[in-house]
Amino acid sequence: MTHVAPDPDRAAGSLYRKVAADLREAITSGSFGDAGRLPAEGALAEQYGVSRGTVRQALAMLRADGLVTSRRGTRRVVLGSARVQSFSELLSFTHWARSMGEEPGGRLESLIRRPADAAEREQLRLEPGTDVYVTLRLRTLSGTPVMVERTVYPPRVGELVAELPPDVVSHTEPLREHGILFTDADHTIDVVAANADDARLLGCRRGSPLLREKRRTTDPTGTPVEWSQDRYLPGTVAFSIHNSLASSALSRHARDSD
Amino acid sequence: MTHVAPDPDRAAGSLYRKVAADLREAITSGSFGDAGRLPAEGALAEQYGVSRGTVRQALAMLRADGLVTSRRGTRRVVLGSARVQSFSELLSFTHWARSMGEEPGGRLESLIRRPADAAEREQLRLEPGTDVYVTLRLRTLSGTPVMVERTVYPPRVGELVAELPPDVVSHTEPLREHGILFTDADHTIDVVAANADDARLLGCRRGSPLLREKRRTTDPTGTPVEWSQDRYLPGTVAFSIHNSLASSALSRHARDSD
DNA sequence: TGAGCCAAGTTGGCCAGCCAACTTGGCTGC
DNA sequence: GCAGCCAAGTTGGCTGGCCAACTTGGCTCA
Repeated sequence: MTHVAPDPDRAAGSLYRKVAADLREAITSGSFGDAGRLPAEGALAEQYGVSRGTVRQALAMLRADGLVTSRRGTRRVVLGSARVQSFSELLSFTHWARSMGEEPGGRLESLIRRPADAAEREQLRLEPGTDVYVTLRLRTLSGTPVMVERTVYPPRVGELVAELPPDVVSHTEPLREHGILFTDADHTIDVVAANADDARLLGCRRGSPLLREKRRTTDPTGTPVEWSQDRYLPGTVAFSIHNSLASSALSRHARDSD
Repeated sequence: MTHVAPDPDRAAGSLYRKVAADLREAITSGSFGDAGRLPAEGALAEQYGVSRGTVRQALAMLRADGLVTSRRGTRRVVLGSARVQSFSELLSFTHWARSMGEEPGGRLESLIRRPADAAEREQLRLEPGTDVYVTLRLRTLSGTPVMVERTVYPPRVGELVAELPPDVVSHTEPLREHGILFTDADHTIDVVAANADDARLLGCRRGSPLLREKRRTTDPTGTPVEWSQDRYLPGTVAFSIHNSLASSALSRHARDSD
């Protein structure tokens, strides 16, 4: 399955996204040279037939993605070519795998319903006594295991997940059909030792290091919809971030608890 | 040393940064409740005596930091309290440590000058035959080793680094005095096994897992000023990121090379 | 030749206004 | 009581304009 991804920017209706998508493509294809300069904002505005404000909105996206610099007094400079963008590739293992041309797989190991503990109530903002749904899934790329995923869902979401067939590849896609939207996420990345389950599922030794990503996802209203902990075999994945003085989105912090 | 950090937002002269800083403080102090709603943009504009556009610019910062949601038709909702922001805390081990109230330390293990290899020329965009300066430093928090830092500098920067006393704590601060600015960085995070040097310096066993951050930093003109590889002892640090459909800044990618 | 000034070009920032898309709560009518 | 409509409120998006801060390259003048 080739899965040609439609450009999410161009799909959206707003002008500045179209301009941004077009510029991103031009940059990636090398139209401005490697460390070349972009046309002036005014020139781009005239070229696209939009106002300078709209061009600036588009350029702000590219700056946040690390594609161009920007400083007062001189034209913007191309920093580098496009890396994988698209928010969904970060949230969904399935989307990510497909965007690389790999075949994602998933096997549900267990799904239980039980009362939420204190940490889970805190993360998912639930009242005491509320139940949560807990899943354990093994994720594969082209058949080889790469990741163990432990996810805690609030009832509203968990009920839908429990209805899904155990061999369904993507969870986020059917959930979106039911009106569960994933729009914001907080990620924490560190190293952890494999426990007995991890070792059995991933085929590594107990205690061997895994790259861990903890993730709390919320919907547009700010309601938590998922609290997940993914453990990757080393060498299968890395996380990459761009940040700049103009707009940062990453922070390094001390590890204080689990 | 207590090192009371001045608020970088408020220090900057622009109105929207002041508004953002004020709102950030109000959110963190709980003025709007936990999952409370913010005042409307128009109300904030009137309150601060600025235009709605300026308020929107401020709110865009908070949205990018994951402090508030935003969707059309309804007021913004508070997502969570402020985590450590400030771009410099990410770039500079020293700033980061001080912001946590820890005492950062550093010991230069080696500094050599030699011709750049192919990978280094590529990363630092240097001509063949150019020399680079390579440093190996052990970083400590309150005396205990936490990280080994290997940095490759282009000549312009390396010459300045070579002049610094070997026990200087911060590199970025004196470099800034000489007009070397760090404004953009690409980070890649994964797991790696400790080599002999790592083990000796950090006091761990050879082959034991370390959290690795590779970082390429550029100045405002887009010129690379640093290519660094930091290796942290597990349990001393974690990386956290927020992203959203509105503005993402992180991408997960397959590991293909070193 | 070289240092310094200067003007043109460019981005950062701010304002005022307008309309569209969407959410929410209340009201109407069955 | 309940479903559906509707209007008010709110954010998203876009325009046009203005000035300030800064960079750059060329020109002037010693």
